[in-house]
Amino acid sequence: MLRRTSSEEIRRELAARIIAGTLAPGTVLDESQIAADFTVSRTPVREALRQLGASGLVEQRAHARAIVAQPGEDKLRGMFEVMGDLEALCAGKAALAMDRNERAALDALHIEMAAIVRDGDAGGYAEANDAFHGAIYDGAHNDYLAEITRATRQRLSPFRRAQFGALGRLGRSHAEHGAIVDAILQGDGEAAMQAMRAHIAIVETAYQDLARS
Amino acid sequence: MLRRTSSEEIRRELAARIIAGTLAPGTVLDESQIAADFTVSRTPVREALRQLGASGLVEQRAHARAIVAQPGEDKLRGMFEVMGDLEALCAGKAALAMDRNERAALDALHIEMAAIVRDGDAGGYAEANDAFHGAIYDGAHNDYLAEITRATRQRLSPFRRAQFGALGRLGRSHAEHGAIVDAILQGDGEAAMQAMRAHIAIVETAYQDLARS
DNA sequence: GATGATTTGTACGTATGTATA
DNA sequence: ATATACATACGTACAAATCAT
Repeated sequence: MLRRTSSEEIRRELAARIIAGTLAPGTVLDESQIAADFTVSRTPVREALRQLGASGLVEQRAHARAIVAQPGEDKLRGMFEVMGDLEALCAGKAALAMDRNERAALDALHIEMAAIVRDGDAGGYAEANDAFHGAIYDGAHNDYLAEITRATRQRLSPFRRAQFGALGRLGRSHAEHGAIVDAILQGDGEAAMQAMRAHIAIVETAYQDLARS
Repeated sequence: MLRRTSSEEIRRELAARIIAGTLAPGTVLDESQIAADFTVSRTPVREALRQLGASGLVEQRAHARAIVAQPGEDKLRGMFEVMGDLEALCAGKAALAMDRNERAALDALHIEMAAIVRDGDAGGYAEANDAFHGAIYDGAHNDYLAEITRATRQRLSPFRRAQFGALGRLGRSHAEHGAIVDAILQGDGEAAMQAMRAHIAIVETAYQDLARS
């Protein structure tokens, strides 16, 4: 959007920290402090915070300090539910819209991930998993759908940490991916939606376990 | 979000004008001019524009003037497609989640709209139509879904003008609403999704007619 | 609940990059 | 294509509201 400006760099960096969990939900975001950290005035910091507020990563009230967004239980539950619906939509459309190269790339990535599972590399799997889902978002050939799906994923990411920590979850995730890939390669949109929905349900369960701990 | 501040008032007002079509897509938004119009300095204007940029109503490039968002044909087509999917999702969930009062209110509104159709009051129908769809968004009992559906509707509204202008479209819209209401009242989520999808397809057709003129 | 300290909100000036002749 | 005019990006100062004691 805005490149090569302080406010854009600050926005990107703060967003990255929120998504990565370095800035936990509820953390106070002090304009002056952030300005000092980045060695700039408060002006670009304020503009970055406004953008983050509009995109939902930050909560702002008039005259009060901003905090990293911390949606309540109900809102979070709703967001996870919608995340599943959006992913299923992407998968369904991707099954119909992907071209030969995209299908081949998705299949190849899925096969590569089998090796990662064998090594039990949870970090590597998490990264490849992002690429896998991203390939499906893009494969739907609908920029707006990909945009809101990624935005939802970003807003949820602070609450999905350690989803691949538990042993055995890697293997189950990869098996679910297999069903999704099969449906997409066969061009069966309905099956792809169903397989993706089942896959995402596992992730949500993982969150609920986390929330109760 | 931010109440009782200049930047918030300016944001609301600019958003309203963009949604209403007073500020057409592609219109240049000059900070100094807007500041003069609202009798404030450029600072709150800049912050309002940042928020509008993040929410997609305005396009911004570094060091260049902002313009009212004007998505290309492809993006617009994708947005209309997703709008249908989101509305269908809302309808499907509403069929399962609405309580007695909500179902009764939706039914009552639909009956009121029959009278508006008889009078041929296109403006009144447009207004009631917003309420009708809004009731379904809320009826899904998922705040996040309602939020992104309304945001999508807002971003599309500059491109949906005059959809009820053509005679006969009012009657057809109302008949489609009837199928949606029936499915929701019966608690049939699948039927509600299908009925909503068919209804929205009409709107998209109306847009495509418009785009070619 | 009141009050002082802190933080946000707005105005304005200058520098830098963009757009137009 | 170059230069001039112009709009945006950022810094600083002060007013107004919050928060912490």
